[in-house]
Amino acid sequence: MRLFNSLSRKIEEFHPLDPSQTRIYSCGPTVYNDAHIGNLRAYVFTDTLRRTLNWKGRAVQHVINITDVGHMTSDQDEGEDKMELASQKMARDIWQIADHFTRAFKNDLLRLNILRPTLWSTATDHIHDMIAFARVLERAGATYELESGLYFDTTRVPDYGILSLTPQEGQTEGARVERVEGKRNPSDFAIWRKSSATAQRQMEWWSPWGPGAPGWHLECSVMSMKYLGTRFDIHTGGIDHREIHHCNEIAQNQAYTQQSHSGANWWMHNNFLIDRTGKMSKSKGEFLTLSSLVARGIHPLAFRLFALSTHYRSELEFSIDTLAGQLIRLKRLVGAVSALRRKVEPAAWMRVPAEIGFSSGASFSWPRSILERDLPAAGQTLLDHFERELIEDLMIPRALPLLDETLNHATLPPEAKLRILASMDLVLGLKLLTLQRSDLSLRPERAELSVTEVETLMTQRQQARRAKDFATADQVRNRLNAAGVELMDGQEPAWEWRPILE
RNA sequence: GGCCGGGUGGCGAAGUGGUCCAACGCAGAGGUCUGCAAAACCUUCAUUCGUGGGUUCAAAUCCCACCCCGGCCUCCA
Repeated sequence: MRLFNSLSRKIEEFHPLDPSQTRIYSCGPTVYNDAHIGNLRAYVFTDTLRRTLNWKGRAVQHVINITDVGHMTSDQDEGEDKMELASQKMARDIWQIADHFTRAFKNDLLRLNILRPTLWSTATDHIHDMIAFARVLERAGATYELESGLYFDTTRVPDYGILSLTPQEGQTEGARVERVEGKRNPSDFAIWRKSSATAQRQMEWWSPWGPGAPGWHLECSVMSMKYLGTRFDIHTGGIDHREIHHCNEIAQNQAYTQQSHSGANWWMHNNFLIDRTGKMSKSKGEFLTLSSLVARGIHPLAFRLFALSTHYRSELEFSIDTLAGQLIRLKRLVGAVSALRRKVEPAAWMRVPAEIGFSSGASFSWPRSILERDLPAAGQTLLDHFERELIEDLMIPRALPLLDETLNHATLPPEAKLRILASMDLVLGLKLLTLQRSDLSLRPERAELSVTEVETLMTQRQQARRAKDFATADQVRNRLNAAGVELMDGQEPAWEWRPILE
């Protein structure tokens, strides 16, 4: 299997350090707000990576962190932090804020059918680990203390910034954030931020440098090492982390281990989901969440399919129409699978798609062996092709058409098609075999009719049709159409909600 | 300002020298089915790859210039 490595900016043959288990660390969210759909793209990517490794027979140890320590808010209000700000806005304790948005985040992942990591690791559970780590950095002479905190001296490690390809001379200190007085080098960053004498933070801890909070980059070095060791296989994150956050993490790792190795063999970054006005940004205020899509009647898995339709290293242009198109596509896929199911007797293998959700990182060898047992040669060919796309840096956009190829195959028996699709879906996570078309029709929050009202009108229309009173039947249909309901006479389901796209 | 990445049909998006003179999905068009409509299914849909030059037997794919877009420059997936 070949994966793009941001360290070399090349696709390289992947070999895990430990053949029995691949160790992955994924940078998680800061939980001061709902995740926007751009954030969520990162976890669809991570999940696809993990599922692909599992599909290829590798077990994974996957850690995702939760950043529940607030960091600075924005260019404007230096000194405030996002967690504190959210706390004030919502008039709630900062710990409640963290808890609330952590739950919301995990719920989003659940709705997107993102497999849970082997371990969730939360920053505030590791403050003392961070202090211990920082002291090692201090003893190694990699830090210096200022009025505002303990800083990392980036000249103390070899090749600082290799990940970014950005020459230090090109950096303009303070281009976006106010400069810190006394820093030795523009690229130096905070290891520990001291609380100001005047304002106590809700979240602060006593440390060798006084009360304060850890620098943002520290937690990832500390938690990845704690659970995955000083060397592990893959570290993932959004592309915005490539230039700063991950460079700083690497610097910390190097200073801590006294080695030039970055810590992870592979650094992988997903590109942004963008809209016409630029990247989706939490700090700019308005942004789309998964819940806001659901409120419009768009199923979360339509977003998953949307995210899968583009290679993870390409920018993905957001449009609600394209998203709605993916919902249609998903409905057609699910409908086609249901049609096949009606031709096939229930069988033991059908339990597999639902049971995969229990996985916390195990290889998919067992489920695949059940699904792919004694497939006809044509079926094996399709899966071979599927695999060729996966192992070339996760070419999911090229793998997706194989779903249609399988469904439309001229000679494969229905049961074989279903098992092939089930195996592919172990990677794609679209719930193709467990979902009904009706599951994908969500009532928009703003819909003017209730389900009961729709059902009543549907009955009226059917009675009118049976009585050949087509004027009444059409009248009811128009009424339903106007209320955002699509009719599909003689189908199962007989009607669906139309998503709201304006 | 510095650095990185990108501009492919109405939209999203594969493809980075010939076996693809451009996959796939959505939309559109025609058809089957249907009281009508929808759903479903079938067929169809870029002589062209931001613009202008160049290299080559051969370029969307390489080179140069220009235009436009996105990212990073210590909050961000």
